[in-house]
Amino acid sequence: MTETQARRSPDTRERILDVAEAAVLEKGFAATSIEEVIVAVGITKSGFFYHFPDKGALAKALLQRYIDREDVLFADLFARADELNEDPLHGFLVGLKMMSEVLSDLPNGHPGCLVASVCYQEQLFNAEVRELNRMAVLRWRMLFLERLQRISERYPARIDVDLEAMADMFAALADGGIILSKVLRDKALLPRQVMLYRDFVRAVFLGA
Amino acid sequence: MTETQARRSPDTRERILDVAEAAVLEKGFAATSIEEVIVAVGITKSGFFYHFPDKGALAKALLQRYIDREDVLFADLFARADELNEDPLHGFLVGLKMMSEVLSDLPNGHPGCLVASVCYQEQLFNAEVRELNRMAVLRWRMLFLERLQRISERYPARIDVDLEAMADMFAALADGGIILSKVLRDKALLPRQVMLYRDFVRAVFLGA
DNA sequence: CCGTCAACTGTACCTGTGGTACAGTAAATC
DNA sequence: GATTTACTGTACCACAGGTACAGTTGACGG
Repeated sequence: MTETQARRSPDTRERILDVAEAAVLEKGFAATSIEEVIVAVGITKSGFFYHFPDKGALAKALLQRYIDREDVLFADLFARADELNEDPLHGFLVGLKMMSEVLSDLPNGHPGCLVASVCYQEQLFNAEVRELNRMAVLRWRMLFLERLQRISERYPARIDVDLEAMADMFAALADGGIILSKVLRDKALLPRQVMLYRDFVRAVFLGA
Repeated sequence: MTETQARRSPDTRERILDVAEAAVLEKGFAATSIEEVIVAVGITKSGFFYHFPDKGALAKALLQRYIDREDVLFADLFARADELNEDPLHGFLVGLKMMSEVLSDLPNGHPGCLVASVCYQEQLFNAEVRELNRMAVLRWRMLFLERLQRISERYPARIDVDLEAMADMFAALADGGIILSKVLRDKALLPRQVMLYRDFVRAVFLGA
């Protein structure tokens, strides 16, 4: 009835994903060998291939888990912000502030974005993974677009901007900010970009 | 006296870079094999390793050439914009417009950013390549920061923003925009983000 | 208590890719 | 004519990503 699947060790599959995720975010997917993963997890190659048919399936599972977690994070964060604030604009602004704090409080800097990572690896032209990625980005667009539209109903935009582009802007800035943070090794860069986005949102709906 | 180095075929090294760049931007560095490159160029493996000690050196050369070209593109574009306009703000705004047009006019969409590509591949922790990347990003920061500072002297900012963050914002938006464009397969997304950045700049220095 | 099944281990083997080593060669240059 | 540059050709190696498949062990259901 209950899914008690733990035989030798609890959730080997999940532990593979944990180890692999850390390695991929640190040095990229291609540079992460199955060998090092199985050594760290303490299983054999056969054990790995029992859980994943090939390395591509690992990438897919990694991405899926990452996207699911991000979706929950986004939803939770804005839900909390909304609780604290009735007004859609101020709720959004509080949410962005919280987002900035979450991103700056991560221990060793932000982990990096698996969506971007997979995008820039060879997995881009794997149709399944590409579609997973696409859907995630479209969900983020909708999440932000809905909020921006609700805001614009109450606060007519003072600057004529494309709200869809503005919704995408957050994801673009986050992914780009992660890249710049990595390249410059400056943890503060990413949260600062989020705060700049917040400044822009405020300027659009409240003016200077 | 003159550098006539063309023996069999003109600039084999350059042709290797051309083929490799196209392949890397299409499917990533790891997925681009030396084999396919040499077949396309029409040389042997020995020929390849005559020009590059290893695949890492190819990555470095690729990145170097890409950065040099981008630097020239940026400089040319803003120089032209400045010629057309005395005012620093309007020169910058015209330059951004031109940038947006350049990015949307690329035949098969934008090529993708090699800086980001290399950042997300295993080459990130190769010290030499990492430093090359870092210096390029810092140059872009300075280029934009100088302009923003010159603008702010004549147009006091109406919104209290961090000019350095705003300088970085362009690079972040470009890299992030490329990722989103790739994932959503929407060519128009990147130029639209550049135009949004332009809207932001105008809002900061001119108000709504 | 016995059989089945999930979750592995162990061994062997194959392929492709990156890379090394080095000898030879054609054409330009001195 | 000698040297240098820009390669070709052959041979070989290591390692990562698999494939194939037989065997093992612990939990669960009957």
